Amino acid sequence: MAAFGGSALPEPFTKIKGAERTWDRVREDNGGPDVEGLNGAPPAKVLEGGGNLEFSPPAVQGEKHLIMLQTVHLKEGEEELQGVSQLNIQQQNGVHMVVQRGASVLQPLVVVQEGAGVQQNMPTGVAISIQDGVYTFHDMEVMQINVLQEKVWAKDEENKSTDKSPGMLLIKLPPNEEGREKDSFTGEKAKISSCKAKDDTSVSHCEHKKHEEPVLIKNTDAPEAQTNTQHRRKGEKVIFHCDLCTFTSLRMSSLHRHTKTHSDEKPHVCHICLKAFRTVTLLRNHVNTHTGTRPYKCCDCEMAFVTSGELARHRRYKHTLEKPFKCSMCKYSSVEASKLKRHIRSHTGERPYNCYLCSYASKDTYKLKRHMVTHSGEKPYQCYICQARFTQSGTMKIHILQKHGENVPRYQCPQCNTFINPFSGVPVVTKKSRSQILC
DNA sequence: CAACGAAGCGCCCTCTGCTGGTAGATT
DNA sequence: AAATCTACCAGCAGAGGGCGCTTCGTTG
Repeated sequence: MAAFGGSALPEPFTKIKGAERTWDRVREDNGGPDVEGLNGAPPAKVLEGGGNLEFSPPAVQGEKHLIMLQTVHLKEGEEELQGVSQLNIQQQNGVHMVVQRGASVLQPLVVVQEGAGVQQNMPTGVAISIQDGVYTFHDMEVMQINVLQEKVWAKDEENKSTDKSPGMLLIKLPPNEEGREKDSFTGEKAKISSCKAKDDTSVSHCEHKKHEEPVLIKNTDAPEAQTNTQHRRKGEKVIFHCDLCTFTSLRMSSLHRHTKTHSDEKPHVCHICLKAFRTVTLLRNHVNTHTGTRPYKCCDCEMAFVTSGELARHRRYKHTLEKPFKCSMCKYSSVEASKLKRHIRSHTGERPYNCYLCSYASKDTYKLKRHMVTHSGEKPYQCYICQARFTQSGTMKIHILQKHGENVPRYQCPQCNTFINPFSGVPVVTKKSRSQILC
């Protein structure tokens, strides 16, 4: 990237504890046009503009960048896009492509056309591009909050967005289609692609070319939605969309079913606890939790489940060991897509779950919840032998093995023959009680 | 319309490793 | 007695496994 030339990259700071101070510096330094380099790093360039993503000088094949952006001057119907993404520059059919790093399939995110210039009528944005290895994902997110928002909204006030200066990053955002999900720049769902390159052959592999077909948008309330098939022209796809959320479907029946999720109407009532449900299937599953009925039994073990999907997943975990979700950056594979998504955060450094009391951020909800115990002082786990309390179950387990385990030196009371732990003064755990620990 | 399977979110758990405080041993 | 070393242990976070439950696309 132009901002750094051939300078050696500093050691990236990825450890939370060490980065704490770093974030403070970012907050202090965000006033200028560029973000001051941290820990001796070269400065990050704040780039502004609109249109196609362009690198000047041209991006280098294989060069990796962290890019974060936030849009301004949206056209009607366009949704704000913001976030941080880790991108990789590759060349395909002579055209530089920016692809989402970590996606199982390389999906074109934005087409890079060197020297393409500013595209008119494109939403404009502000972006920061930093060569990979200088800052972590999390650092970028912090900078986004502190730098981009101020700059973007200040620029929004000025309502001047089409000027372009050398070295800027120009970012073209996708139209109002499925690819504009808010998490597209951070999640594995990224399907953003403009596919508006001048050379159509360069994007021939774009999966979303189908979106170029004419599309009719219907909503649930529109009278014509009921009879739309009568008026559909050949080649047109009718998309039914929910008025209350972003849900869309090609089937009217799916939309009807979906709209019930917004309704409080729950006509199916459990006769045992009077809890109400929207559908008969949900009620039946619920009643099964009362009765213990688990119709789907595993043929290889004693486990049984309420739904067939749970059984299928269980069999993948325990019996077939099928792990269809494979990480493109390492050998990790998982049974569930959500596990792969969580795993990928260990590559990207993304930490979406922030503690509101300190600078800690977690990669999943459970770790944040576990972390919050450190603020409350709560010690939920108590040793059943000596009543010592612990913050985590694993810590308690180790305590029991170390303090009350079989190998701990013991002293037998001459009066009652009870074995006493000389350190804790409590009876030593027996083989039976230890098995209870391990259960 | 119901059933099924896939997908997604959430929750909880275990295992693991690092860190810092502390107490006892050693110099 | 003071300084240093060392082992121990609680605290805490990273990573991943497993399951409960709901929603949605598809099909009969």
